[in-house]
Order: sequence, then C-alpha cells, then structure tokens
Amino acid sequence: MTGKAGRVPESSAVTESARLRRHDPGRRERLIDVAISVIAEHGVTGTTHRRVAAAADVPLGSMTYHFVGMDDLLQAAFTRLATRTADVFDDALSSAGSRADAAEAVVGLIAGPTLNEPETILANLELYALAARRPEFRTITDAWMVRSRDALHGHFDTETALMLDALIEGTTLHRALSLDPMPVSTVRAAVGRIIRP
Amino acid sequence: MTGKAGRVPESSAVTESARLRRHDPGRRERLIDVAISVIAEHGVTGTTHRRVAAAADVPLGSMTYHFVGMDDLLQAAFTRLATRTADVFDDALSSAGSRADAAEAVVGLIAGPTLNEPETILANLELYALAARRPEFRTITDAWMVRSRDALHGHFDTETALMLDALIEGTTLHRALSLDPMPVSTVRAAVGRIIRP
Amino acid sequence: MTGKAGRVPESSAVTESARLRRHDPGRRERLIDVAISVIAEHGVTGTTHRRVAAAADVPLGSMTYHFVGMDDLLQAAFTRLATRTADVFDDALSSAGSRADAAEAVVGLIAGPTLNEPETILANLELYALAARRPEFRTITDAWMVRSRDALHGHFDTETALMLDALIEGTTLHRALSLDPMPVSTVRAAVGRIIRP
Amino acid sequence: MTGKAGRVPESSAVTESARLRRHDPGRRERLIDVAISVIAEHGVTGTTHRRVAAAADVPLGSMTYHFVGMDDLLQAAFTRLATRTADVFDDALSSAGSRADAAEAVVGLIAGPTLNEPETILANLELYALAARRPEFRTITDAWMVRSRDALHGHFDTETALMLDALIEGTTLHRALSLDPMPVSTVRAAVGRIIRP
DNA sequence: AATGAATGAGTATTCATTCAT
DNA sequence: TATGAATGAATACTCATTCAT
Repeated sequence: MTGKAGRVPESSAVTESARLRRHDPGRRERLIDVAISVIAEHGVTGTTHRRVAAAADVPLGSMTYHFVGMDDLLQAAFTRLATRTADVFDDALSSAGSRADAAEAVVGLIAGPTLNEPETILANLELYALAARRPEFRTITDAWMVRSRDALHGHFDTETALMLDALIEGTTLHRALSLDPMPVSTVRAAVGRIIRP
Repeated sequence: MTGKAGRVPESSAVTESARLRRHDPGRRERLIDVAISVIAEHGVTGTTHRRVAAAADVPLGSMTYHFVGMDDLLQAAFTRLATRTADVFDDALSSAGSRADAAEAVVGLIAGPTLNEPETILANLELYALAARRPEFRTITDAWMVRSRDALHGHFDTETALMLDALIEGTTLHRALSLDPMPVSTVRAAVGRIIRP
Repeated sequence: MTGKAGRVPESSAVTESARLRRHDPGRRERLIDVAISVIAEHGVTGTTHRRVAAAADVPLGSMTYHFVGMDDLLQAAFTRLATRTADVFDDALSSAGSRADAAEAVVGLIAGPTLNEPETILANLELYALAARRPEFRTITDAWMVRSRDALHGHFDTETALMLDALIEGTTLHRALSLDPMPVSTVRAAVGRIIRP
Repeated sequence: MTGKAGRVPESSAVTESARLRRHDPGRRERLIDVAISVIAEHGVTGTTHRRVAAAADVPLGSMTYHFVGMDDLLQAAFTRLATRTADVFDDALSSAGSRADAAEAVVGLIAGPTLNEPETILANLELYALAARRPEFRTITDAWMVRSRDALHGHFDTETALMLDALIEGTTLHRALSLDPMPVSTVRAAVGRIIRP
C-alpha cells in the first residue's frame, strides 16, 4: 500500500541487469545450496536473508518470495544437507561386499573427504544445535539417523550399528574441533574394536 | 556475533569487581550462571544482554558494566561451563581404582545425570558451534579436551583414551537428539569393546 | 495508501473485461464484493492485493490485471458499497406512504438489519476515514449523502431531513460501538422528537 | 549481537547534535502528542514509527524504546485524545447553570472549535475505525462514551442524554465530511427539538 | 488473456553499546 | 558506582507493482 506507482528505472544499465536476472529458473534450488554454505560459514544465527541474497546475487525481496520465512529456508537447507549426507552414507555402505569392506567404508566415511569437509561438519553442527532447541527440526535429524542406522544395519547387528553410528558422530566431531585430530589409524582401530565379535 | 573479543583491563577489572562486591556481592558470578542457562535455552544467538539481564533481574546497564561486551560474557560463561564439566570428568575417573571401575565411570558419565542434563548438552553444543567458527573460543574447547583426555589417560593407553573420548562425545550427542536413545546396556557394551585388550 | 488514483483507460478496460468474462465471467464483480468484505474485516490498510486474491481464490497477478492499482479497487468497492446502502435508503423511504410511515422507515433503517450489519458499518467507517483524508474519495461520500438527503426530503422539510440524516449517522455509529446500544424504543423516540412539528 | 563495536562518530557536528538531544526529559509525552497529529494526518495505517520519529525529530530507535510496540503508541495516543475530548465535554457542561445553558453548551460543542478541529475529528474517526475492529481499543471508546453521557446526564434525563450523544456524534461527523455542512442554526434547532419536553 | 516470478521500497522490531546523571 | 535513556545499524518480513512467458 505504500509503494510509489510508476517509478521509472533511471539508467538503462539497471534495467538491463534487472532484465537479465528476471528469468532465472532453478533460483530456489540455487538459493538452498547457497544457504547451506552461508550456514556453514556464519552459523544459523548469522544466516540472514541479506547474506544469502548477497551470496546468491539475488535481490533481497526474492528470498521471502521463495521461502515463507527464515524457518522455511532453514528447513529446506537442512533437509537437503541431511539427505545429501545420508546418500553418501548409503552409497559407501551399499557398495561394500563384505563385513571387512563395510568396516573400511565406515573408516572412509569418518576420515574421507565428504563428512570431513568443513562446510559439512559446521552445517551439521548447526543442525544439531537447532534440532536440540527446536523440535520442528527434529524430523530432519530423526530421518537422517534412521537412514544412517539402516545403512549400517545392512552389515552389522542392531547394537553394533548403534555403536558405530555414535562412534562416527563423535570421531567426526572431534576430528573437526581438536587441535591434533585422531589419526586415521586410530579411527580404523576403533572401528575394528567395535565390530570385533 | 561480530563484536570484537573482550579486551578486559585485567587489573582495574579486579579492583572494580572487588568494590562492586560490597554492594551486590557475587552479581558478576550470578550473571555468568544465568548466562549459561540463557545460552542453553536460547542459543548463543538468542543470548542478548537484555535477556540475561531480565533473567537475572538486574538492570540492562549492569550488563555492560560487568562485561566489556557480549564476547566477554560468552567467554566467561563457556569457560565456567567447560571447567565445571571437566571437573565432573576428573572426579568420576580419579576415584576409579581399577580399569573396570574406570570403564564403569565412563558409562556413568555418558548415562548419568551430569552430562545428560539438557542444559549441559545444549550449552556444550553451542560452545562447539561457536568454537568451530571463532578461533578465540578454541582455547576453551582445547583446554577442556586436554583435561578429558588426561583424565582418561590415567586409566587407559593414549589411543584408547582418544577412542573413549570420541565415543563419549558421540553417544552423549545421540542420546540427546535421538528419539530412541541408546540404552545403558549398549553404552556399557560399547565401552567394553573399546577397552577390550 | 500513497499510490496515485486509478487512471483507468475506460474503453479498453471495457473491452478487456468483456473478453475476460468469457473465461471467468464476473470475476471482476466478484473481486469487488470480496474486497468489501476484506475492507470490513481488515480495514483499508489491511486490504492488500494478496489478501483479496486469497479470499477470492484467484492468483495474485489477477488483481493488477483487473484493477489498475489499489486505489482503483478501493474506488470500485466503496462505490458499490455506497450505492448499495443508498438503494436500501431509497427503497425504505420511497415505499412510505405517510409521514408516520417515513418516520418508522427511518427507525427501521437505524435498527434494522442492513445498516446494522457489522460488515456494512465497518466498511462505511473505513470509507469515512478514507474520504476525510483523500479528496478523490469524497465524490463517493458526497453522492451518497445527497441521495440519502433526497430520500428523506421526499417526506420532510430540508432542515428536518438534515437533522434526521445526522441522527441516523450518530445513532448507527453508537449502536455499533457502544457496549449497551441504544434500545429501539429510544431510537423511535428520538426520531419522533426530531420530526415533531 | 550484530552491532560493530567502537564506532567513532566522524564529525563533531554529529556528536554535538547527539549530545544536545541526549537528555530530553518529557520526550515520551511529546511523542504521544506528535503521534496524535500524525494519526490525524495520515491515519492509523499511515502512522509509522518512522513518521512519528521524524515529526518529533527523534531517532527511530527512540520510538521502540519508549513504546513497546505500535499498539502501545496507539493506546497512549488515543487514550490521551479521548481524555482530552472528554475533558472539553465536562468543562463545557459542568459550567452550565441551567437546562438552556446546557443546551447551548451542546451546540457550542458541535459547532465550536474544539470538536471541529480537523485534527480532532480525523483522529476520532480513526479511533472509531480501530475500536470497531480491535476489541482491545474498546476500553478507550467505552470510557469516553461513559464520560460524555454522564456529563450530559447532569442536565438531562437518561434517554435524552443518549439521544444528544448520538446527535452530537452524527452532526459532528457530517459537518466534517459534508460539502455544505449543517449551519449552526440547524444544529441549535436540532438540539432544541431533542430536549423539548 | 492470464499469471507466476521477480523486485525494491517500506514496515515493525531487536539489539549492543554509549552516555549523562 | 551504577543505571536509565538514548541511538543507529541490523533483522525478518510485507507489499504494490512490473514483466516474461
């Protein structure tokens, strides 16, 4: 109700830039990916519409057009993050042919690139903190945990799967935060002890 | 969250603090405890001078009088939290007379009340997230990790201590976030497998 | 509220409207009715394209297609409201055969259903407030007042018609806002005193 | 949490201006008066923190410091407006020594300066519209109506007081909105008819 | 002809911090 | 010494309107 009617863009440069961006299919998807990065870099707290918009080079108003509110954006971002991580889990474990292969796959998950990417770890940490405080984000972590455990359960008994899941969590976290991260050999040894019959 | 870290003028702060204590002895200490609760409830983000002041029933101006800035308050709160937790660790493990006692102490730490208190878990999670992003808070987590590991190292070899530390971390976290938390029997079994020679 | 008044290209609008009607006949008319309800419920301020579109279950883009701007919509809605109300006035008074009948008709208007419908009172109030501030809406209130007065003038002298008009206004308003609205008997007595020779 | 620490005001002019305004006793009271003017000029809708702050030459942040929110400001403004108007009512009628004096006092209220000031009428209209839609503002209109009626009741029987109240309302409103406002002689005649025994 | 997407100005509100008392 | 008042930057969100399809 407050907009001024008939504002003409002063310079044609502005007009062209606007026109170029005007049609941007897949913008929503792109915004979600950018949001994950911003969350990893600035935390949930520091993730503002402004920052995501700037990082994705879209106007601020575009954020609330595509997402009902901040929570909607967070839900979308964390859902994608969790799904992506669970997919990595699934892939690594489903391709394992033996119990030994599966054990090595777990070591690979802990020490390998995907779960160790700073962006992934930081974003996950943010998800944990958020889910711990706000039940509406629990559905994301719950679904993810179920998928991880199921993936492990394909190779190990229920109890062992639970243990491995916790070990993966703790080891990844400590490797990310610790000054002298646990060496891969220790990771391998720990997995070995847990799955030892 | 962007405020510069607290440059507290050490000597005069002590003097002021001493003088202050005559009027409202322990107000600063009380504010730190309240801050931990607020952090647990609202997250680092949601921890504002206003909220802490309201929770402690002190005037807003009192906050910036006692703490140079937000970061100063966070440093104080997280330092106290980490110290407190490490003390629990120390106590539990130092009183263990045998390797079996120590193992049971670890189980007690994971399943017992202290580390499982929602306030503690939530505040710790916040500390992790903060330390991951802002190096000036790493000193707190580093000191804490060293103390935990040392406490474990009194009963187990270095590698095993590392593993147990990670297991405690992951298990505690999962127990806090999971819908069906790992039962104590499984916790005990996991610890048993890790320390089995 | 600051948008310029609707400059509707009259002829082409008619053409477009006619064409439109083939697909969703009467959509424009329906939107105007819905707008009156929205105005009554949310006030002129709270009447947004979005809300009207949602209430009428039409896409947002349809609003600016049918109405040049917000003011165009408000003009249409308030014109219809005023016309509708004036029609009720006319009907009630034109069917009165005697001065006594006319008096009772006035009582009926004040106490009867039409002018007392919350939607009507609220929307009228909004029209007053709008007209008081923005002269371009005065034509609507002016035309309406003239019609009301003329309808009364058919039965009463000019001065009495003016008085009755004011009495109707004030009584209706107070009946709408007051906790203990004036009873019908008092309304009748008031009308009686005003028209007493 | 987002403020940048240690921003130094660049020019001393800014500093001086800030210092000059820094101590401003009675600012809250002044803001309420300014708000009434802004409401009259722009309507409740158009009354924004920004506009009031600008009109009162105070920084934007000062608004939400003194008023919890927009509603708090509106409550304060309308309460003052209603009280002020009711005071005028009281004064005019309490000083009337006879029934005839009281009648002339009513004419004076309708035709005199106070209730006819555009600012008063427009602000009152806004209050009506607001109260009609939002029950929490009814307490203001209710208290006001009771006071008006009581003031009239000092000179007239209950029923006549009710009628006069409605007549004042309707006449004032029509005089404000009509192109050819009712002449004072007609106002006097209307009051005369209502109070005629 | 009709509409989903896009946009930038505008809104209320929160906040860390400064300062006069 | 302690604090209420003040301040300006920042935040999420709403909206009328424009435009490409």
